[in-house]
Amino acid sequence: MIRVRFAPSPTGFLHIGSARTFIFNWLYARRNGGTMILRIDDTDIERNTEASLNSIYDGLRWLDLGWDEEYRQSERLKLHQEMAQAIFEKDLAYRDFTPAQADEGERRAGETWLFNPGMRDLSREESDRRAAAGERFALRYRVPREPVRQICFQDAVYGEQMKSTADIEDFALLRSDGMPTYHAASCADDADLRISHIVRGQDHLTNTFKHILIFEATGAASPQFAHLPLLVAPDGTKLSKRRHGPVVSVTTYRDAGFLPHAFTNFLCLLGWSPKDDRERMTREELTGAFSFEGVNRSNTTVNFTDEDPFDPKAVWLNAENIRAMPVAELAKQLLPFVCAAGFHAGDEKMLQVTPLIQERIKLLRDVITAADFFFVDELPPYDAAELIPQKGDRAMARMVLEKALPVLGAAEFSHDALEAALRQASDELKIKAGQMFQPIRVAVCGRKNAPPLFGTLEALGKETCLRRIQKAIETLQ
RNA sequence: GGCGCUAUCGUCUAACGGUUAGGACGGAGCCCUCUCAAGGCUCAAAUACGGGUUCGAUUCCCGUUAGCGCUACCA
Repeated sequence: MIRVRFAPSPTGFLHIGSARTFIFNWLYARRNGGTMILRIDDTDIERNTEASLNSIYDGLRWLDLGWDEEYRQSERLKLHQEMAQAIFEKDLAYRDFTPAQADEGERRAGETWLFNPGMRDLSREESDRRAAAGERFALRYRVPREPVRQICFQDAVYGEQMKSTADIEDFALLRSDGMPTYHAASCADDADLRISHIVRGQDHLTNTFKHILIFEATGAASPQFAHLPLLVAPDGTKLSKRRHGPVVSVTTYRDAGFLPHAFTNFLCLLGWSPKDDRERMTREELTGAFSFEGVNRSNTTVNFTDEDPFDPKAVWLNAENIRAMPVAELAKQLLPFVCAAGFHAGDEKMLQVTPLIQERIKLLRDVITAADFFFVDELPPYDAAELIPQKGDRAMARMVLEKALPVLGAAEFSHDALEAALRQASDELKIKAGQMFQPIRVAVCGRKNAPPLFGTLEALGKETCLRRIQKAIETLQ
């Protein structure tokens, strides 16, 4: 029975590295008919915030993958404390009365710290007496010292792992306020929730030895482990909001108009490969292809810059997905971005405009810059020189626009009829078709680079086109 | 400092002893073309360094270097 969990701590927005961990867990569960569990690791009351909890839910819901069970660690404190107590009763943990502050001062950087002197071998009687007297203590795991042991496990990604207990310090299980540490809470829950596979970031690889010691002390069988390579910034450092800004937050991608699936697809390609040349994959393909064999062991760079905050490959995948969408679906997705920009548009208008920009936008929000002229009454000011066609002059621009007025006035406003009419007009003027089209394009769009002309005219409608051309003629005076 | 992990084009990666070291993104060029895109074709671009093992190393071993992680009563 496969059971995996994603266990974020709500101390910040949902990080893209966390999102990838979630996705890999999800893929593994779905691939093998397992159960996906969301566990909020909120034992650090000091740093938990409601805002980050919401950010996590927002991000996960946007990803649209879902989960089967959900738990909150803060509601399970008793379980964690009981586990710690049980380990203490077995004498595999001890009370450390060393004041927390003193810790830092006593530990010299550059020296290996294993435990505080004197505390490990305090007699149970004295320990009980001091505890009863109200002295504060942390509960520490009594890591085997003599003889030293090798702690081993098989990582599904990193292979055989081994570490000597001589290199593992007596880590805390309970803080002096009685609250469980991450290690205690995490292991107690993993055991209680019968997690079969722990899939998490490689930053936990060396913690795993401690966790194995905990499982051992409780008598629970260790789950299988799979550690994932870390996501790093182009400067090689771990992604962090402080250093790298909003690019590390999932909601940034959502707000920019990434499609959830394109983003998921991109994240999957970071540190994992299906081992063939497939890159753009559906959710079903990803699920079918996923395995820990395909996971890489080295850190993965997310390729962004100050100028371009998004990895070009993510943008490309998004554009590919946008192009593959049914027009009606894309139109629906685009509408909120148009409205948010303050434009007025309805479903019908969107359905007309969408095919014209579908292969010209990479992110949903690009609709604002690619199709703005469809949604305004008055075009923003533009340079009249733009109206002048290639190898032409002002006079040619005027001639074209003045010819366009009656031609378009008489034309049926459909793609083919407009093309026929305008091509014939260019013949009559003895100029190239391109020289005919450009002044009109700039007159109705306000810029040189725009969607194909005939469809654009059609979507704009006769009245708007004639009005804008008239206006352009005036600016040419 | 100690312990651990990692090292193929700029980036993501494939090649689990024998390949002209493959693909993708991005870049450059050409074609198509009413502009912009999209699409098609082409090009440039990598095995960190030094030793082994082997008939033969990107691949296995050792060392060096570099990067990252852990080394909290954070998670």
